[in-house]
Amino acid sequence: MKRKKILVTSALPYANGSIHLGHLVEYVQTDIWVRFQKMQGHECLYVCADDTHGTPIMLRAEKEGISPEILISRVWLEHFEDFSSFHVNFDHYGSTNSEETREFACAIYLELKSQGLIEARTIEQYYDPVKQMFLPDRFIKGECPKCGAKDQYGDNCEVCGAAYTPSDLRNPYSAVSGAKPELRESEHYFFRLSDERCRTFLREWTRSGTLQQEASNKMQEWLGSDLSDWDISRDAPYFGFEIPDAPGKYFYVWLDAPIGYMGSFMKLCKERGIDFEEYWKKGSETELYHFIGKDILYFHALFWPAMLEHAGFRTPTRLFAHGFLTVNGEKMSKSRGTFITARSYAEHVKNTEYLRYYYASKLNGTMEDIDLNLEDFVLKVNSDLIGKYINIASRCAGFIAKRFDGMLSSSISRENLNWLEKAFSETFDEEGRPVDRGTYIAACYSERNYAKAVREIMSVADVVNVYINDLKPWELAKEAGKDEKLHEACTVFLNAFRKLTIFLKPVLPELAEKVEHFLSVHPLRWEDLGNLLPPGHRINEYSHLMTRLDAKSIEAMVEANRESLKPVGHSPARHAESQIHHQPVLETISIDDFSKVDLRVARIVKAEHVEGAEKLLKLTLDIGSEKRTVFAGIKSAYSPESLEGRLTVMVANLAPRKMKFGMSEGMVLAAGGEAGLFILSPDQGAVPGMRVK
RNA sequence: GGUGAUAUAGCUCAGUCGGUUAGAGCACAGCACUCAUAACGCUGGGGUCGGUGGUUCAAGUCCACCUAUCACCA
Repeated sequence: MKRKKILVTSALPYANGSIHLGHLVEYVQTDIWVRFQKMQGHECLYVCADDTHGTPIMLRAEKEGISPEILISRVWLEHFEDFSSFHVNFDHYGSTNSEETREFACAIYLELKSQGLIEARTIEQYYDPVKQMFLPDRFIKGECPKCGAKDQYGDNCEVCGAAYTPSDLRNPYSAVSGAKPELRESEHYFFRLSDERCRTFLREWTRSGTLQQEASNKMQEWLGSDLSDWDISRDAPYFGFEIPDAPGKYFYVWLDAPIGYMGSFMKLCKERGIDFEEYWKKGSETELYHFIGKDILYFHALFWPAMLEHAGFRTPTRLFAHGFLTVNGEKMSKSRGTFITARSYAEHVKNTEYLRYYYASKLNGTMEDIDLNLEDFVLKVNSDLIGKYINIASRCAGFIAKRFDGMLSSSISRENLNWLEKAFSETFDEEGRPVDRGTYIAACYSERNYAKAVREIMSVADVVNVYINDLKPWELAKEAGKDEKLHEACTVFLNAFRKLTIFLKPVLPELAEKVEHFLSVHPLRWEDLGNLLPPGHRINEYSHLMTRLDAKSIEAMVEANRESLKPVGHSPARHAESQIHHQPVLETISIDDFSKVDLRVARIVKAEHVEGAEKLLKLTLDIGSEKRTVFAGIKSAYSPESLEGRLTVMVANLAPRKMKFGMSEGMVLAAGGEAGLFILSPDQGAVPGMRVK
């Protein structure tokens, strides 16, 4: 086989926030793929880096009273350790805040500029006069221009779903200082994506097999309408790279993030004497793959290839987009304890390969979300890995040690060789044609359909266990004169175990190492499927390779991650121009102001879906003296059944409001944030109609 | 609101070009075994394939609409 040269990346995690199980889907997916390619004998290099720039980093460092550089170096170490603990094995893990990335960012910018693809334009943007800085959209809050809901972000309303720009907000305030922002003019630099050269190139590129089918469909949507130019500059103060010949202007974090792939790779090249050009020059014959989440497809399938193309570099061979992680079928939630950090998993569960295996058993190479069902996780890991796979070694290791002094038999009968051949080589492809099992599994890995590979591997483990039952080594052990048969049987099973280990090695690298030690063999490669353990080979004493996963450790982990009190910590967002900060307390009001609000305990007597409404539930509330109909934007957090009968608190004297679906006669109180949405409940004893004061 | 996806057994998922009685693993029940850190084997129950219409000799599969879930809308 031709030895390929492959460069692989995972998206850069943002240096504001910890690595959590959602991030790990991507890194585990990539790492498995890279390990598989390496086992195949290809030269496969895996680079990644922390994404370190932008307003959120700057503000967080300030809040902690340290420099951004100190903050990002601390987070870098934390991230790196987290990845290591999950056996994510980068060839180089860098930082976008590096000289190499700066040089590439500047060089690419200057080349685009010389091509006439950069344009300066004056725009109006909100400015925080107290903090003396321009505010990203997500740092401006105010009242929704459509429905009047308070404390909505600058881009869309979480209550009515309307989309708008920050200048549409009523009574806007800065989420940083609470000050009223002013509109100010500033000159920004734009990457002219609307240029005919970019459009022509992207139409072609996105259809040339570089994207998954679903991703390609998605791109057609974006490419169908006109592409607008991309704002790539931000004003000081900003933590990032200053734009050449534009003092006080910085590259937007999303410009230098993908360039960080190049910067990180350059570091690796310097370390190992690799030829950078060979991988990145236009027309390169090496392969370049980016693993990304579907949320950042936009950046990687439009801006990034257009930048590379017009700056004179090669474009990616393929983009591999994956879906998000849900836990127990729902979005990860801090209040439910399912927002689980990598560190917390490692502390509670210890064995990180369980999760690698579980993810592998779910990942199929599409953009569909995958679900981590915690109950299923425990059952699957225990039955597949311990019950089926490890059990094979455990079932015969004792005989080899006790009866044969750790030596394998010196020969294997034709019948048993045939069995091995059949079990490991014969399977059928989608069209029902016979194919080689190793080749089939390799193809599954290569297509990133690990779920299919795992199913196939486990079906072989089933076949092996049945054969052990057929040969009955425990009976052979009791019968006189059957020593040789017993010896041979166990040798066959251990050979089967070794082959299964080769299949699983990309997913379970640490376990594979333990097996290599147990069997006393060199690191297993894919081509070792073609041979057997040497006759008469001596193996090491068996010590249990993997213990069962105790559901209690999962419970403890969930409990430790549950935040009953609400402080909003780090947002999951990878790029935190979308991060949230604590809202400042609003201006002081008098007791009289407050007493104008008539809050009542209410019983939800009926809750129903509203046809055509995405976020609303129609509630019928009993407040003792009367019944009220209220439309509440809580559909995302509550099912109607879960609400009926329970008590809550409502604003009883709110002016009725006509909505698309009918009149809303009040409002139920709910707390909301990144962690979810929570309606209030009175303590026991309260009855409908009581006034809340 | 627009767009892209998803919906199959209690759970997690396969299901090829439309083609016999819809599959697997786990869970559950029964049997059996005792080599294996209770693991393995055999047998079994369990499904209106989200809903409604349509195309077709034939629909889990194709089409339309609806519902629910997820995401994106720079």
